[in-house]
Amino acid sequence: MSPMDSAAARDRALDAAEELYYARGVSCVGMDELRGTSGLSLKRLYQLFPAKEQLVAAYLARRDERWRGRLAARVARQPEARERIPAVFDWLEEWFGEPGFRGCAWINVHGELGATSELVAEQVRAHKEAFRDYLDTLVAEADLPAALTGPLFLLAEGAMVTAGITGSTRPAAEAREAARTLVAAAGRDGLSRPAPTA
Amino acid sequence: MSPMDSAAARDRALDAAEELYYARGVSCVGMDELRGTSGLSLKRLYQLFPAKEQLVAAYLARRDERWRGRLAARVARQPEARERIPAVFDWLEEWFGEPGFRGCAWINVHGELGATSELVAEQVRAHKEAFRDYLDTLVAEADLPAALTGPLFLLAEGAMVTAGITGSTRPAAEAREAARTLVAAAGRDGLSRPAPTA
DNA sequence: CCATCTGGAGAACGCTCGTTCTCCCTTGCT
DNA sequence: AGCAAGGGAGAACGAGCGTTCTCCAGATGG
Repeated sequence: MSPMDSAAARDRALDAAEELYYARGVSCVGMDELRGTSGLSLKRLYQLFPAKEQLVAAYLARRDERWRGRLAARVARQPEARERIPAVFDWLEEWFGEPGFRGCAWINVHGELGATSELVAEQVRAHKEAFRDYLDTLVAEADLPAALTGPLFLLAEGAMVTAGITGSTRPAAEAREAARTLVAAAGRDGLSRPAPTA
Repeated sequence: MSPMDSAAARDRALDAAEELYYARGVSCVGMDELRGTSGLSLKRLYQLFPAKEQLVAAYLARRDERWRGRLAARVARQPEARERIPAVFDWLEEWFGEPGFRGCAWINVHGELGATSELVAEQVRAHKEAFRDYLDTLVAEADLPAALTGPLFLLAEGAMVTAGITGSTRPAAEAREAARTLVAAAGRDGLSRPAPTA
């Protein structure tokens, strides 16, 4: 049990937290169940995270890193800059179809704890801002007007929340088509056009 | 007192539920606090609603009626059929700016209880479906293709969730502009055009 | 080989919750 | 006037929460 194991214990704790909190909501999962799933003792859990709120925040932070990493990796497979924007919605569609998908973890946790825990609310705002910034770089790389970022972000958020409520992957396809239309309309204005298309 | 008071008591209970549940989340508000705010005794509360879950469902049902009523009233002030779609986002913007706005009650409660209470999850799905159906009638009245409903719905949902997280009214304006673009693009196709515009 | 310490298992604590029960006062009927 | 009925106030109850404490097995250093 060298200090190296402390990192492994942290991972186990966060694995259990992610599995249980995402599936059933934070307040439905007690520390006892977390102890059982992680295999860690309550004492160890509390020396890693001094309170449940911090464990929730750490779970959200690690999930944020992984979520944006998976998205970026999937989108980066698309060489054409302007095609990377629809690729965002392709990835959303794959995500919505995964077994156990229950909507956006940050939207859900904001509904649950946003009014109660400022620490959690801040994690949610940070995650959404990072996602929006990422979309913004895609828009810039495609030489499209920056005003496109907002609408694309709203389409993605709407798709996440709707897929979470209805359990369908269809919102991703609808959002992708709408995004294509908006991109085409923005490209049609003389505002910021890349090299001529045809 | 007389049976008439039973309806008044119900209203008081739902008023208190709406005020407290929306502002702070359902699980943060106990029945004791509800008793204090409503002025009703615990006994009366429990004979009106046999369990907290039913009170939550009733609160959501009454709010659904009022919310859609306010939206429809605001939109109906717009005589031009095609202008009624942006009017939806005008109303969202007004709503987002109201004091005490904390996002969409149904999205929030879905994050909080959607995984736990099937009764609540069903209320959320019914509300969102009713909103989508309403948008669909606006699209039909404007002689626009039915495929426009999905994207408009996603823009509205994205605006609600983003306004709830960031506390800004800006998402409504972004969504309205995007909606205008989508409406224009749909009208440009020969699919279903009303009388020529110019 | 013994003293010391670390961490595991889980009991215990204090609190809050949803729900029910007790007690008392009012009220309306005969 | 007297009496059943019902509602108000709030205590009580059992369960579950987050957090802490107790106790003990086993490793470690001299």
